[in-house]
Amino acid sequence: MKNEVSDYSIDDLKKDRKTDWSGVRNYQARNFMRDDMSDGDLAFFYHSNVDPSGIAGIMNIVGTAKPDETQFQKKSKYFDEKATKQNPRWFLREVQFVEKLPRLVSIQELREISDCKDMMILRKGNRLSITPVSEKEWKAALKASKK
DNA sequence: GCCAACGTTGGC
DNA sequence: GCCAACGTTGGC
Repeated sequence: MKNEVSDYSIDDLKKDRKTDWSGVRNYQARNFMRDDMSDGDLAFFYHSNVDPSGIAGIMNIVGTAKPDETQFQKKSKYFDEKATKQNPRWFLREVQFVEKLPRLVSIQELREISDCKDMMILRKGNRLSITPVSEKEWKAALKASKK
């Protein structure tokens, strides 16, 4: 799960312990988040738009997918006039802080790990903020953070 | 700050 | 329903 550091970082989550992962406004990313996650799943917190960008920490998915309330808030930059309470368009997950990695695993490093080379986040032109990670990829990336 | 990639919008 | 124009993302 990717976020701009200047907006919200792993350190913010460490402080807050829990947060709603709101503001996802891409259908594919929404589907991954709404349909392919389960209560208790682990997720990487990826820092984007920073030097270096990469995996900064681990979090825990809490509960089920819920409507993202910002879609109903006229003043929010995430407001969506076509979304209704009866038929919400955008969803979020609550996430809980698990740990900050001992060391950030940068995108350059990820590209060099053979077990991670197929990660969706590494694909050229990828802009999805939520992407799946396989068990193999998870283990290899985590191992790299402990080197 | 540049720009490739790609999602979205809207005229037709 | 096509597709040009436009906007956004995010690595570099």
